[in-house]
Amino acid sequence: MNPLTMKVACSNCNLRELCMPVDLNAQELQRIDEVVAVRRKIRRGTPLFRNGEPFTSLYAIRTGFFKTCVATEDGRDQVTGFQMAGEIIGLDGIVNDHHTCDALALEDAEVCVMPFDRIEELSREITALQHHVHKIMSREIVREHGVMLLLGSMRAEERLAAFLLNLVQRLHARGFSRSELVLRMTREEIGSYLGLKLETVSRTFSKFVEEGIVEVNQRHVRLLDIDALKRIVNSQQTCH
Amino acid sequence: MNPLTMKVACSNCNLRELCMPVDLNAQELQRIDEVVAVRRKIRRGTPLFRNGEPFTSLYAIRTGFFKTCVATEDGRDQVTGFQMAGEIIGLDGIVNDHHTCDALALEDAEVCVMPFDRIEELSREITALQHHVHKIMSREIVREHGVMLLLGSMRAEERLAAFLLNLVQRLHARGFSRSELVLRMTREEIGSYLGLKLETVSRTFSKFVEEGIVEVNQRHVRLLDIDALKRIVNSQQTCH
DNA sequence: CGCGCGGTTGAAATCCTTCAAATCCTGTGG
DNA sequence: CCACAGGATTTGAAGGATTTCAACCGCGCG
Repeated sequence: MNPLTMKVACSNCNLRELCMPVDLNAQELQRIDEVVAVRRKIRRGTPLFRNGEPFTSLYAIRTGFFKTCVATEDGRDQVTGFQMAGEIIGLDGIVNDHHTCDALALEDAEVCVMPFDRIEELSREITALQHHVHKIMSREIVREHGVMLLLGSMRAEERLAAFLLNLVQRLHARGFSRSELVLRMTREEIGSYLGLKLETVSRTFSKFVEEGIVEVNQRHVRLLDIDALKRIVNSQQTCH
Repeated sequence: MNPLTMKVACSNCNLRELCMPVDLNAQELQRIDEVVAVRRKIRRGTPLFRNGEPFTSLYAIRTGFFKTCVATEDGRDQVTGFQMAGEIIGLDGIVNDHHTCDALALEDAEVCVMPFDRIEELSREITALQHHVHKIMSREIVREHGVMLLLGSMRAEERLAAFLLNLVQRLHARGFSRSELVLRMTREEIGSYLGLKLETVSRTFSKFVEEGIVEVNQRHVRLLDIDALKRIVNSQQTCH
């Protein structure tokens, strides 16, 4: 089959098990293909959607890397997550029919556009899809609980260690190394996500390097001692 | 009608518009009553559910006040939210069929138990219910974005001010005063939610009192200058 | 080749936490 | 009904972690 003419469809997408339910029969699988309206390419640095825009669709990331961020009136903003291939963005828009955050591509990306009314329609018929949608939303809620725990109770080193472990774990699930990664975001964006200033992120990286836990060359990071990172995350530095 | 024998049903629940869709016809409304299996009373200080327990149901709070919290292996924990009448708890359990946080009653409470498989079943038939479930989950995601913003980028005073405003706004939507509230949680629980130590919470309250912004008597709080609180929240204390 | 953004590092300042002690409240048992 | 115990809250003083301000480095791009 000529890959250039290969049908754009979930049924032959290698990321399917990441963004679609797994237990589908052939007929259901075929119907699922109807969910994806089109694919859309997003250039690095440009938005997939912005705060305030009407909500129409969820987006499954095919390639590339995104950040989502919320902002206050007074100009502060907070990165709420980094998303990679197989993950779903746009859930924030459902409640008010408008997006409440920005989604920006950190590298050239491609997403599958899934109109939400079509998702709702199909998931009334395909139980597995319905349940899948629920799980995806619940997963996002649980993920955010984790971030709240991190932001609310961890010190800088713990936050960065948790961040690196989370990132490499997700990359590994996608076939990449379990100990090497290329950061697609700046120190400032990492800092925003972790509730730290960019200088603190940089210093904490340096500290890890000194201790021989990681190797850092710009955006390229190698985790030399994953157990040490894990120990840092659940250290609970109490001295008594 | 004798209130003691009044049927336990959404159709005659005064909180209906808070936890159920509004645009239902009579027949649908009647079917919705099937969603609530039973009501359950929870004594102050006892759990509605705990981390690790199998997930079966969502819970709509009828009366009372809850906190939800997540914990790490090393014993740290983080309050992820405070919930009051009309709000839904349990969404965290959907993704893995097990709860991933604790829900504790902060005062004697009563909840409507809504088995999730029944919710899924009915929402395949009643579009409004389906959409409502999606909105509730999306709303929770958006709420958590707000908490992340608070935890990641606000100083102590801003956090407490935002907390008080949020609480009083939700209480007001339930018919309570727009400027007076009784805290159902300890300073420590507030601190956990806001990523602060209890002493910091206490000190910040004292500061607000000194400045004449609020009046505090133990758990009883009166907001004297709501605009000042709002100004504190979006102050973005930069000096240049 | 130089500009500029992203990153690193140092020193001082700030905010929050920690530790400690006193006080206030609440619920319980006599 | 009162006394008491224990938890909750407040407040002070000292310490620590992160931020702020500032300077410098270095890689990539025009």
